[in-house]
Amino acid sequence: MMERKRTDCPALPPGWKKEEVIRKSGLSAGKSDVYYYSPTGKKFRSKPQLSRYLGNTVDLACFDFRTGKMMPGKLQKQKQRFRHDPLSLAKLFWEKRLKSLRSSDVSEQVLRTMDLPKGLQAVGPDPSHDTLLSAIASALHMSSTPITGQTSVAAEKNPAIWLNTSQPLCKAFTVTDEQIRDQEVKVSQARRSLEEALMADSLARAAENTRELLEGKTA
Amino acid sequence: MMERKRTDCPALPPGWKKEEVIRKSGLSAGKSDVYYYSPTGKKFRSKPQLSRYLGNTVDLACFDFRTGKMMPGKLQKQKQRFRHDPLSLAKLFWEKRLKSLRSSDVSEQVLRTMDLPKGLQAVGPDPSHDTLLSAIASALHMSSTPITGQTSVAAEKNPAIWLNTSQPLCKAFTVTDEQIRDQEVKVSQARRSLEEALMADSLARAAENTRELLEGKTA
DNA sequence: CGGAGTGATTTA
DNA sequence: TAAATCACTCCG
Repeated sequence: MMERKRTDCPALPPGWKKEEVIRKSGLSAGKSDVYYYSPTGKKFRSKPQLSRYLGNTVDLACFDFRTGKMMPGKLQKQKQRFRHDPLSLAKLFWEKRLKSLRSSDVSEQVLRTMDLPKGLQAVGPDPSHDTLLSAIASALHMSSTPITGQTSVAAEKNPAIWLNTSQPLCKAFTVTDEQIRDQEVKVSQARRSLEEALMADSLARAAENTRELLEGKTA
Repeated sequence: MMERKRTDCPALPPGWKKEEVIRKSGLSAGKSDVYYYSPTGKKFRSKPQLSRYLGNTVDLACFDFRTGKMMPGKLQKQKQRFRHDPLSLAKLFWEKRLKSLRSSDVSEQVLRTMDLPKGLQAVGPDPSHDTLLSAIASALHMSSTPITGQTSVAAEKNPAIWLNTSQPLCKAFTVTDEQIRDQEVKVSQARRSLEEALMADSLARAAENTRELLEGKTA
């Protein structure tokens, strides 16, 4: 209920306020709506509406309605990701841990065949199950719904974490566009494979369990 | 008004309709979007989404989404995988790993916020914390990109999936649309929380270990 | 908050 | 580069 705080918006003339309201239920729960209020209290729900009201007194070409800030560079909205940002570096790091993943009928054997690069093994956290799981889970999540998903949320909310993590990694790699693209593809593929595997197996198990249940009843 | 006609689609089961809408403005004006409607009226905006919903009941491998016809020459997407291929085996591995996931106070809270009906919890094969966590983790992964939103399984009530997986659970409940909807929201929220928690934690660990390593070297 | 309509990004 | 998929805006 206190979520209705109206904050000043430096990108707009004095007196204009910005408000962000989180959706609480429904299909879009968790998403948010952004509103602006003129000095006189009039509410604006979209950039076109705002633009019409301000006319040519303010140039909103670079104004990002959602963040409330002026975006340099493009005259339009551009969710530009660039190559040396923390996200790309973090992806590179996790991809290193993922890339030699092998399948096996024995889980422990798989663990051995992961064959993490020595340097990264040493740098990374302890080799325990929990840490491995966290690493994989993070990588999977990072590679999904690329920009607007959990990735951007976490990154924007925890800049300190990203900066710390990527700092030491920066020294180890010279990252080219081509490399980053390759890494992203690999991560994406690895993620899809895991997803499909998870799905297929759980369905197979479910079917099997169901069959057993039925057989038990009729036996 | 412009009647956008929904035409029957012989390549799909009876009752399914196809619609083509021309974009009338913007940069992509003139391009068209193709939608399908299930017999119940649900709208589908892409082949993956359609495929998810129909599951194994219809093989869309040769289905051309844009034209709505089967194209025998064009095999593209592979969907069905079984437990003896590398992917399924990899899945078994990760399931093992998932089972050992221990929850911090963060993940504990995530679980609690899911607020599963008690009846459902008891009905499950294994009421242990580990199994519950595994199920949740699996669901999270299964629900992402290829499956579209995590809500897709429940939201679209994919017949193939639910028939197998929820067989034992279905008997205990009369599931209404409203209940499914509520559940979707909770899963959605829990997923976001888990994503953020996992990412923040694993990155924090990486940063910490790296720092310690560097300090050791310079000491 | 929903969802049609359109932009943005990814895939082939 | 276009086509396909996905994400988001904007207004009801």
